[in-house]
Amino acid sequence: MSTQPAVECSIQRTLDLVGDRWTLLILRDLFRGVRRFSRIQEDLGIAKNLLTDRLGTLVDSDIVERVPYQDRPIRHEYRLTEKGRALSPALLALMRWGDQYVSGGLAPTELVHDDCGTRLELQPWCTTCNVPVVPTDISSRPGPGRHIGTEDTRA
Amino acid sequence: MSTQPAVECSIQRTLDLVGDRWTLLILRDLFRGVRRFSRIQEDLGIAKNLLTDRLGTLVDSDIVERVPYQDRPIRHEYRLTEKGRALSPALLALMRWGDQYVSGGLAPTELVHDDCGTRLELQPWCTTCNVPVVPTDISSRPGPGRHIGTEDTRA
DNA sequence: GTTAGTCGGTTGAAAATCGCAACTGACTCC
DNA sequence: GGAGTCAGTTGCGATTTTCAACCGACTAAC
Repeated sequence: MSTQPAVECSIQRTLDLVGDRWTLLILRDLFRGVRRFSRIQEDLGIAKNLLTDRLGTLVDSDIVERVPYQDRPIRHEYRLTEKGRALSPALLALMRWGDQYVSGGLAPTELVHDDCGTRLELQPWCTTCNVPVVPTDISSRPGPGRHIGTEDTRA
Repeated sequence: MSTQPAVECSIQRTLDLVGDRWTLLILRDLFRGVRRFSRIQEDLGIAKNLLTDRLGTLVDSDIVERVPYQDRPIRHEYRLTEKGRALSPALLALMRWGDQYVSGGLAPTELVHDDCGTRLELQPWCTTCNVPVVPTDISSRPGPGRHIGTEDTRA
């Protein structure tokens, strides 16, 4: 029955859920407040059957919930759950990378801190040392969720 | 000639480059030090023709470079460029999300700060206030790279 | 009370992409 | 000279995606 090798990597497990060509863009729209089927569909230019399928998967995965916004006729919109909202660092990281390396440093959209208006950065942060951490100061080790054997663990 | 609507979102621009089912996993392997064609291929189980194609795209995009590691016969390995290494926050964010929401809090692999061994977190950080920022304290605004019109900008 | 329009889909067929297996070329090692 | 490794390429069937048409429930216009 279970000849399936366990996936021992959270990146892969994550991408299995949201790593296709459309899903992260759908989530981006939901973050931006575009929550209705037809709005998402026209905004992304995704085929309707695919949007149906992807939203269904997201709902099944508890990343998105389908909530009615009117009766007669009953219509639903899609909202991020807490699990879905927790993807915001990932989307922010992808966005900041695109700002820097694809948009040539000119961000099409900036995300700012409400309190002070400063544009947000996203960095690995050491909660013990209370400092930002650059890739060369990172090592990996097996965690409680099962380990991966690698030769070189430096990021 | 140019009926193409300009893509006004760095997330989309980023996903156009690395947002298919395999590319981020290939990059993860490169971060882990798996740099050779056959190693990546057997590690991921990706078809060879696809791996050839994806690595070619990554090299064209200057995210990865192809460097010889021996002559006779000449063989190359693939290494992240600075642009590629800059994707580490994105991969880390996806990994941490998977740890928390897919792996049930049990990280298969932990990334730790070399200096102190603390597991790394990834958070939006306000460089002015010097505090971490949660999604509800984030707003968006049009940046110099062209704006997006939205109804609701709250993350 | 028919007609048109909106929203959130479903269905079916064509087109694009993917996965698999076989093959290749340059070399090494025995 | 034969087997093996590595980094691919090629061809083909299987899967996915795209595109267009259609549908049901309802509203609003005439």
